[in-house]
Amino acid sequence: MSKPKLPVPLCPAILDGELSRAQAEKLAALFRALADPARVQLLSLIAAQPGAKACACHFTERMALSQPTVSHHLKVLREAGLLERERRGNWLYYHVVPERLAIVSATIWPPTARRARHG
Amino acid sequence: MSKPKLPVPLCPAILDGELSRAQAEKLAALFRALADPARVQLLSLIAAQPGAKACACHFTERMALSQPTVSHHLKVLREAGLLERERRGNWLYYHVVPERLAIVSATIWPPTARRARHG
DNA sequence: GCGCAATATCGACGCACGTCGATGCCCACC
DNA sequence: GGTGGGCATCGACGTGCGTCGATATTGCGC
Repeated sequence: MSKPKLPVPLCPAILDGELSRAQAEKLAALFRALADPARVQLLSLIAAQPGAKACACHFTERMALSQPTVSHHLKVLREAGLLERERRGNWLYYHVVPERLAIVSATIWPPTARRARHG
Repeated sequence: MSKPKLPVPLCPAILDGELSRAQAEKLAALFRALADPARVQLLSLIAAQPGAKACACHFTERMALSQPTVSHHLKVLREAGLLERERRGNWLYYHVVPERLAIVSATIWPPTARRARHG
């Protein structure tokens, strides 16, 4: 009951009509999670690990950021549904949630968007 | 010479390997342009107009924002390459740049990403 | 249960950004 | 060429957020 990670779109695609204020806020919140270079780099770093998982200790040294700062960014990404973590002993392993990224991608440029071109 | 709007990707996809700091900053800058509800709503509003174009005067009343604020958001979207404008007499008509949105979408979730799934 | 190691949380600081009123610029019209 | 309207720019204010050091929490091993 605590894992609402269904791949259900949060709102219509941007180009598929006028978005309500609430829909725009949901979308913007997701974009805001991606609006920091450190977080984008973290995502790519995690995705590049074998098995697409990585323990948090690995990031601090690679990113030239303090441990609290990395922890903060991981939390933001996790709260946006882009990241999940699991405990393995003392370490926490993070992995990307591809369904979530796919949703964001489709909201920006869905397959149905091509028919909406107006030249 | 002043319109570098070629549909060339700005960096590899997020999940296609470790992004450099510079690549992550380019991407984050693009996401930051989309990280405000007003700007997301503006995009959908412009795209929903007939011909996907609209004069700026139309937005101020619809968005409950002052005219300078709307102008500011339009500038941010334009500098991100997501919007372009053309003058028609006294009015400025804005239109979305679909190629730019397609690039952002593909960077988040490219067609090649599906093969990178690790279960 | 005690110490250690990995990570999260807290409080504070500084900067970036959204917002607005006032003002300037550009174009059409007379 | 003077006037009016549409839009951009400027300056200022308040808030949000990235960053860090210090501290708390959690789990492992002895």
